[in-house]
Amino acid sequence: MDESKRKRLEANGWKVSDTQEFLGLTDEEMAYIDLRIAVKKALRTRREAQGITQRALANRIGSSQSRVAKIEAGDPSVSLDLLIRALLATGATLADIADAIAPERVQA
Amino acid sequence: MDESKRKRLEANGWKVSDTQEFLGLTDEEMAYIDLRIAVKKALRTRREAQGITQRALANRIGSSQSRVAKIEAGDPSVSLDLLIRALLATGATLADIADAIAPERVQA
DNA sequence: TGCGCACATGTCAGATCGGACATACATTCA
DNA sequence: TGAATGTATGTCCGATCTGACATGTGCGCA
Repeated sequence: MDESKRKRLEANGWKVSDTQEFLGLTDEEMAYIDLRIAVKKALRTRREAQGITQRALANRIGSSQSRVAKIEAGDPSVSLDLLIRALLATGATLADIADAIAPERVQA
Repeated sequence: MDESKRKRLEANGWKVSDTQEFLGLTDEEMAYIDLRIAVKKALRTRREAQGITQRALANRIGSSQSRVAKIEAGDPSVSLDLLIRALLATGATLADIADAIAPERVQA
């Protein structure tokens, strides 16, 4: 069993108690999870760099502090839509997002 | 700006550069729309490059032909979640996505 | 010790999304 | 012309997501 995969799943809020379900994950599903993790990490990094509270960020996107907490925690109840919109609300550009999800890449 | 109105406009094929000036979209809303457009275009490009029908792609992601059509049309009923999952189903990597949403970037 | 602030967690009603289906449109081919 | 194939559009309703709220945890400070 791939331990690093399990830890990555659990880190993003996925329950990995069912071995069969875990083994059934495809590369695409793993990429999707990696994407979510990259975005949520970038969000927290950017928010803290700006010295903004979860409450302040919540106000920017018309949401609540608790939901911002769930976003940053990678709660499964949070969609990629909301993750991305929150990241954009920190002033991130599409280039910033690209850099966050594929960090081995550099500016042209 | 009202979210549902924005999505309707996007679905109706408004040219983004015109929309911002005319309707006063914020930079974040612009970036979000640009992101969706970039992903849906990349999806169609990749699917056609592989010679796969909408029906075949739909089968891959456990969906229907009609929904794939809506994805590629940028229908407002389609979330960014589904857009991304469909793109990943064409075999796209996170690097491919990064390249699609920030095309001015190059490989490291 | 208690207070205030930031963040985390659980719940829920209403809003949005998604697969499925029917059907229409477009193109190709015989 | 008609059949086959691929794509587009509209609708339904069960499933998922969301903002809001309540409440809990952790930490610094006086």
